[in-house]
Amino acid sequence: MTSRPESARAGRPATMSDVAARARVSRALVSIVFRDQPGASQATRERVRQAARELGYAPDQRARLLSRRRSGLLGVQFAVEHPFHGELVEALYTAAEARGYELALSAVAPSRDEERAVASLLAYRCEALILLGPTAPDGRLDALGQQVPLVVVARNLRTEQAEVVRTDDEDGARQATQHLLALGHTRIVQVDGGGAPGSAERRRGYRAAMERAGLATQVRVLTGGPTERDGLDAFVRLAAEPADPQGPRRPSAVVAFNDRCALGVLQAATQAGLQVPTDLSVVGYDDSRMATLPWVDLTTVRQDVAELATLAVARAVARIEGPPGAASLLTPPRLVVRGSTGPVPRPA
Amino acid sequence: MTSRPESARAGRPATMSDVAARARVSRALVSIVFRDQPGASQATRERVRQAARELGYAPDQRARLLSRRRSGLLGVQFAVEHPFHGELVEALYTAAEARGYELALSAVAPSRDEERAVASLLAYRCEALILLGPTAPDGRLDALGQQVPLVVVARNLRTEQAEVVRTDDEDGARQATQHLLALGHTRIVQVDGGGAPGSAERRRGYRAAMERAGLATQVRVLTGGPTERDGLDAFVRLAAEPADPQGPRRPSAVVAFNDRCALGVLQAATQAGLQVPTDLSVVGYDDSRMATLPWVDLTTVRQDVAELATLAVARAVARIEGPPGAASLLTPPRLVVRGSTGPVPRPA
DNA sequence: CGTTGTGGCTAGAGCGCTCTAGTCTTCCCT
DNA sequence: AGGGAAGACTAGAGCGCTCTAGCCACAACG
Repeated sequence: MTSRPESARAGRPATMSDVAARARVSRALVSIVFRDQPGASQATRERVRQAARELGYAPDQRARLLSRRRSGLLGVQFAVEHPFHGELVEALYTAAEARGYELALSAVAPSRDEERAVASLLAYRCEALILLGPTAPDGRLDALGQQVPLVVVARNLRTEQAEVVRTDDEDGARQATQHLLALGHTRIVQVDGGGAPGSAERRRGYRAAMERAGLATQVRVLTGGPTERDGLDAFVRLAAEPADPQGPRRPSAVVAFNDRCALGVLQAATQAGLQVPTDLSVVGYDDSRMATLPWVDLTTVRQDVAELATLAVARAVARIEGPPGAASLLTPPRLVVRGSTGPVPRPA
Repeated sequence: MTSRPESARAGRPATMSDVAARARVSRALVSIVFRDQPGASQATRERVRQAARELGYAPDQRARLLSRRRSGLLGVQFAVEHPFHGELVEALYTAAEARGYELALSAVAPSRDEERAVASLLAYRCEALILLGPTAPDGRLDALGQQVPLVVVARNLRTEQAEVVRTDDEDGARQATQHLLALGHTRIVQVDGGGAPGSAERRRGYRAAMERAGLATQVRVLTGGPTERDGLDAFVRLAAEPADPQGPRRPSAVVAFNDRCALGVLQAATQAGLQVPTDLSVVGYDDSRMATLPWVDLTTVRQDVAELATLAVARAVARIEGPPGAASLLTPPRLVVRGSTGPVPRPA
């Protein structure tokens, strides 16, 4: 960055004309130099850059975007409250840069809904939109996809109008369940994500693993959600059920929708006097920072953030440059085994 | 948002001219209507809006910014990994909107340093920069402040070149310490933030409270940091000290730099077999989401995010509109008492 | 010697808006 | 009837860039 403009020239920042005048060349030449285009001698380039430095000049992005045939912008919608989105944003920056695009960020927050976020991105004439875990209805996304090249990340969507990039959640849930099965568990319940993106897939994965193990009758899905509260409530409800001597015994393992949900389950279990993993094994999803904390030490399923970001940008670019050939790309998840899972407890 | 452009007019989005033509008015009129300026009859407004709707028109922000005398943009630099920044960003959106400004977001991440984030903001010709907890050296911020109206949030900085908006951390730490004193604790140690912004202030607050209570000799600050690891390590080190029969007994309470640090302390204490708050009281700082989790239930100090955001925007606007009259604004923090603090344990 | 490149450079027309300085009505007040 | 004044609307000049066309000087080629 320029460190200090020598001439604050009437308060306004220096323009290309200022640089051109000082370097005694045309404005076009300055443009050529700053875009690293052929058409200027080495000596002139140096002269222009020097003049720019002296004036503290940096090209005006607004003008640049306006006059360029293409804006070179990728609009990213993310939820400010979601650490996972934060990781994605970072990875998107590097992925976009590698392909010569810039990112325009627009946050979603309780007080700022997706419509507003998208409208603002569209107003900047982004060439494509990358939405992280959007909650808008399918129809809305479909319509949006007709308007602008669209990539939906971490959410399933069946449409020709958008690219979908997500982790293979079904596989992830399957891996989590199989891990528990391998430890000898049979009474495994799932606390699902309610209406959160990915819920249906993770339910399917859990169910598939159970059925494959011949435990179809043991399948049990509790309604949960993406927050600690959801996990806690679900487990409290479970624990409150009257113990039926003839009925099935209490579950020995829980597959939670995500790490936050798993934390809620852990809390409820602890309050109910259960030891983890001695009395109960718990698996989360996301491998968030909290999962790695020593006293949480949660077995979980890791999504490949860098891969998701790279794919998202690649698909966005493909949609921008080529005809809309919608694809749905799945990234493989990876089980991370930690201390919250252990062998099935012996019946007392 | 417009739901579906009736005419995708050669692939390119509709412009003001398209709308003007369709509504049979001049471009200027369309501009007036979209800026909600006086100078158009009610009937015409409706006609223009209708035409725009039919064309799926939305003003091009790039052109808007360029031609407007002022960009109306507030550039915000935030760290993608920091939940606290997320909260601030949300609050900034509403605060900025209330004063007629828009936000331009630029993220800082391990792979994207502050220089890049700032450069990108500057390229958009933001009228002011709001930096959330910047880690750049004072000199750099000072220089930046000479270049553009600058507001530094949640970081202390002694300069005329920038506005500083932060929580009164000294007071916060004082409140935390006084709370423990009121509960009867005397052996209170602080695990500080190492070099993190706010460390010095919080140390002062702790020290002041102790001295005021006549416990100057009991003051003890352990080097910590802003992460769980830091808190954990600090407490482990403390616990590892040989018990000196003549020396002071073990502390009965800890004032941690922030919630993450406090969590580390909690972890270490639990592993050492201590019950919280029976054997040890712990206070955090930030009132983060984790502090509110039932099984953490951390007594902590809450920063007024909305107030910080409002002040930050107000100061930014003041700097933009008026002469640089640098101010350093302190927001009062508030102690939130939860379950991690209790009366001083009776000597066994 | 004319022709054809070619490297280095410039003129000038946009990009899609905003905004100042009008013009043209119509209405109101003496 | 004349003289504003207000309201509705338009022309056109920017804003700071990019980019196409084209100019000029010089070299290489036949």
